[in-house]
Amino acid sequence: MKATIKDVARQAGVSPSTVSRALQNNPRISEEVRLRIRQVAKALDFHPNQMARSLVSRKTRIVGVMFPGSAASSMGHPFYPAVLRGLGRVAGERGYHMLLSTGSENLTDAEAIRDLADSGYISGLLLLAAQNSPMEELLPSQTLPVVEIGHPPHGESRYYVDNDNVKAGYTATDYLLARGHRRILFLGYSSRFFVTVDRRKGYEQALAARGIPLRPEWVVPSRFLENTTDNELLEKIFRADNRPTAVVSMDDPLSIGLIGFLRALSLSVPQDVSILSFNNTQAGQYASPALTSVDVDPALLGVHAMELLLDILQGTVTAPTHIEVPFQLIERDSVAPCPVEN
Amino acid sequence: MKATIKDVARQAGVSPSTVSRALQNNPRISEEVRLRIRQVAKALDFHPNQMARSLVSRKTRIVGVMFPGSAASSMGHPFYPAVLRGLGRVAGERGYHMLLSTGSENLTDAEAIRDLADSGYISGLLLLAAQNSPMEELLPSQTLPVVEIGHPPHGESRYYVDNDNVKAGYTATDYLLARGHRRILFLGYSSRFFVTVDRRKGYEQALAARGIPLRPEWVVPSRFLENTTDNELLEKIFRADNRPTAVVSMDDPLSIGLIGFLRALSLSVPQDVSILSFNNTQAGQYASPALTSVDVDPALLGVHAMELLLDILQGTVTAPTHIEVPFQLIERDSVAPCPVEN
DNA sequence: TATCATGATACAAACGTTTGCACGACAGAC
DNA sequence: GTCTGTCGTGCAAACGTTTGTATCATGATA
Repeated sequence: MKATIKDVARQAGVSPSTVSRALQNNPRISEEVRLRIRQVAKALDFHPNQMARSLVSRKTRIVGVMFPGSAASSMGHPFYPAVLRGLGRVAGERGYHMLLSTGSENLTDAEAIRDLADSGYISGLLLLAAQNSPMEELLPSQTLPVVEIGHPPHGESRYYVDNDNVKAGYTATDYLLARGHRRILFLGYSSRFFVTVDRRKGYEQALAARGIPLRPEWVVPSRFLENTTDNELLEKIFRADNRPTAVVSMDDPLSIGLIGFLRALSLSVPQDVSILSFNNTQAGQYASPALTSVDVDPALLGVHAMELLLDILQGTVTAPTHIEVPFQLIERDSVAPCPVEN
Repeated sequence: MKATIKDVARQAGVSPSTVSRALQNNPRISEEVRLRIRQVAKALDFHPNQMARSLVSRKTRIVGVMFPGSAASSMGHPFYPAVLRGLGRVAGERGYHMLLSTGSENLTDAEAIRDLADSGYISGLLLLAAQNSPMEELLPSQTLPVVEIGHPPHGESRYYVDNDNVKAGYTATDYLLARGHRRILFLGYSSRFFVTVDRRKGYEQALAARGIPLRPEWVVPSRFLENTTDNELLEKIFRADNRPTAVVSMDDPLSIGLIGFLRALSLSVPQDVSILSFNNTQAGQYASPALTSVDVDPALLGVHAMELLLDILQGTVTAPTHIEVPFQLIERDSVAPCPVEN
């Protein structure tokens, strides 16, 4: 039988309310009594019953974590576990737990969120807003604090943490431009993923800054490798005379696939084509050539998101907040100076 | 303000206890009243307060999910998200939630488990027993139902689900033997991971069954690609005259690395060396050559594990149970008949 | 008609906390 | 020596359920 607060109270010779206050470090309790109570509590291996506690305080020490778009697919990418690790670290440190919702086949994201909120178990919600799903509408934000990772479409009045992906796209593109490349392809665009939308914006800005006209046909969608149509498209582009000399690729796995694809066309990386990748995964690190890749530090994203949410829950933060997490361009071997005259 | 059971009771003209029983489909409530109550509950968007419910019933609708060995690293592999997906699907269907513990840097696995158990939030625990950590000792199994995924060292009196990895190792090895290979290397062994221990056992049995002597130096550990020592070892093995003509590799990423490694030695797959891989990941599917790989169906592992745990919680299952999940050998392009006479 | 089972519902206690308020002791000010 | 303020502690109500037991019709039985 587990020890209750009454057991501790009896042992320590005080009332339950005093025990409760002592364990919460309420200043109304004298130092001496507090110490004695803590000692007894430890001796009895007392852990306050969270259910009872939550019942009256109307708060829990659990936050929901929602990975939209049937986490099934999403979780396959190392980005998500990394975010999760950041979240978990902070949660652990601050005595919180994470209730994970993996969007399932027979449930829409919105339903999953509602389910999570209605469960009554969570005090706040972390939302991976990778996709512009229609869930925006039915966020129970009125009643439940929500922090989003990745910026939402109408982020002005919200809590979220994100990289500056426009800047990242700009930086990546400019890195190639600075090495003489003028014919740069953008690989992995999807209007459903805000990160790619933003990075594309940066890509276009960087080109414009040097007066290089945009070729819309060189913004290639992401179903590459799973969709032969795209591959035919790509093949045509890279067989052409004035083919791209460099690629900004939205993801390491995509880049690795691209290397193999180019090799089949007798094009080698980086001699013929440079690749500037994103996400700096372990796979990219061990690829040959090792990928020059932008590290968006997903773990840090998680850390800041959880810290923000817990601050909100504890009342430290009240005004809508936006935290920007820095990225870093990691130089390896997949980018070389442009081999042709411009 | 959320509706409580009293609101429903008043609206329906009955007592709270009747509402409680009606919603639990207690047969003591007449059909007519039950229907009326359900209607009112729906109209008021009533959701029973889980805290209050748990406080008296001493049960929650949450199970803990623990990925040992600092999930940080582990979660990077697609195996774990896949398990998670299986777990999540069943949990969702049966109205349960998952509390995720990502072992953190400053916490041992054992501490993380204890933390999870002491939180009072969970009614059962799913444990990914991938490693033979010393946590075995302090499993709070007395008080908390535990289902393990992957078999524990002393599994006789436990609940767990697993593949038959001995058989899998045997099948994989025998597949190569049947194609004429006699010099087969085992790549990715680690005594810390039971799966590899078991598969090695199967590997040895398969060799023995054909009277082929085991070469201990051809059982190569797994830190390959992260550890140059291993690479030197491998290089020596593959430069030798009677080098292996085939490899049983414990993981797709490992196999992909191996392909590149062999290419650097001017050995091509599968012409010079066949590779039979494990885990059937997407990356392996898109590798060139596409990997012949054993699919251990991690999602199914998760499904069975969660079903078992929930059955235990609901009293359906009481005796220690072991569920075996079938595996499947997926044939692709990384295995060819042995090119040399034996 | 009185008695009894039967079925449906209500009553009230209990689960283990938190927290507003009351209380008593003690010190300093008058 | 009373009054007032401060400090430390206890009392009791409340949180929203579940569940054992009591209650009350109703119709069947004697």
